[in-house]
Amino acid sequence: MTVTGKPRGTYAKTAARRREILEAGIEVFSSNGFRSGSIREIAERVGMSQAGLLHHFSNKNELLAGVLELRDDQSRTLTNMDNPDGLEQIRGLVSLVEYNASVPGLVELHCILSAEATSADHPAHRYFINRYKWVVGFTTAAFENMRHEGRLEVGVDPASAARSLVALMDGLQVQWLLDKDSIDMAEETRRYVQSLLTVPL
Amino acid sequence: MTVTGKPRGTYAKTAARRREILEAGIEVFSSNGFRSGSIREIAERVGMSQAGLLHHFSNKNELLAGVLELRDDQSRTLTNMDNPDGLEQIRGLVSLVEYNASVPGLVELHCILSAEATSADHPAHRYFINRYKWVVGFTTAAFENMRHEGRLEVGVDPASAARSLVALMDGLQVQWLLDKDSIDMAEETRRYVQSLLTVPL
DNA sequence: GTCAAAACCTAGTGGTCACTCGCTTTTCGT
DNA sequence: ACGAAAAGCGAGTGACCACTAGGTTTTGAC
Repeated sequence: MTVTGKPRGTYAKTAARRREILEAGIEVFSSNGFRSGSIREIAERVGMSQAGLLHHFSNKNELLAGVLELRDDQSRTLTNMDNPDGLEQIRGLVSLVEYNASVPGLVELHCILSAEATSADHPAHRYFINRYKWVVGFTTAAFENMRHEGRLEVGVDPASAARSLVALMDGLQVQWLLDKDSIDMAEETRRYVQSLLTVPL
Repeated sequence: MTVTGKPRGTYAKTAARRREILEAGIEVFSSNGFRSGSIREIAERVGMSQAGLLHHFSNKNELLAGVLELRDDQSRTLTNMDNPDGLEQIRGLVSLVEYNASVPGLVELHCILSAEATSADHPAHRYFINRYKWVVGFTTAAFENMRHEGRLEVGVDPASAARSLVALMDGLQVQWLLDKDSIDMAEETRRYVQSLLTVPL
């Protein structure tokens, strides 16, 4: 009867603090991977103690989940996946590649985490399986749309083209990260996509 | 005068032991990467102590160098890069992809190490920069050979095609490692290469 | 068979890791 | 301005890390 125990929410600055932590997490996991990246280093970057950070994310896996979620939010706002036009969707992918070339940190994060997560016991293993399923599925649908409109070169299989396009985008990132002057990711992507189409990109 | 100090070489079984260690190293670095893979686990796999292992490789970086060298030897014997015929060289690359599908451990090793090594302070950073320079260069030369013989589709730039082919091969590996049934690496590779050629692969 | 070097081991060293405990400080609804 | 919860901290804990010191065992040329 007396109880109630009103739980009270987080404070005003808390959201910004969590955001700071996640962005530092992106930086640290980018250059060291998840397994070797340390909570302590992330905490230092936002100027707080390790224990203080763990008040916001109760363990390292939870922090990783937060980082992946933040990255997803960011790239989702960039591509216009809502557009039902296949060509526009593909153009969205290409402009995503263009954008990526301006945020090496995010590219590095994706590269190293996706490689680490191929191990079945990695905490992000299922995340990346689902993510690739989604991206390849989305791209396949875009190519299928284009085929119906005769905008796809004959003999091009939408699913295969989608898998290859995604693979190309990933592979270009490694070469680019190793030597940024050696390669123009967007240019190579455009070239490949154009070779599949009957209409100009 | 008395001296001489004959240094005496390694024992008969030493070479085999070193080889065992390197193969265990491939396994461990494959699933954990270099930074998180531990010498101790490698030593356990060959049934010896950590200190015993360090008698053969005096530190972790040296062990990594040995692992990379072994992998290079193995894949070098598989492709016939000596063949001066461009088409045969490209066929060699495709058959390398076919072979890779039978050794997921080596594929995982390449994936995770190349991603880790994009960091400038990684001990294999320079190794991977040079390796990509070499592979892309080799592939470019193969395409150039083919162009002189009219076996390259018009409008195909050898250097660009080489960068893209290597990228495609790398990117396919990630998708394949995450879900081996989702993708046929060799088939996708063949499709892409064929689209560049005027002759059948 | 001798004996020195190679091979290998136990037992450390100092460091870092993720995470916990109990405490102080800050926030903010009342 | 009170008080309870949120935010944050210092000091741990136990596990693991790469690597070393100094010893014992094994090998193999003589």
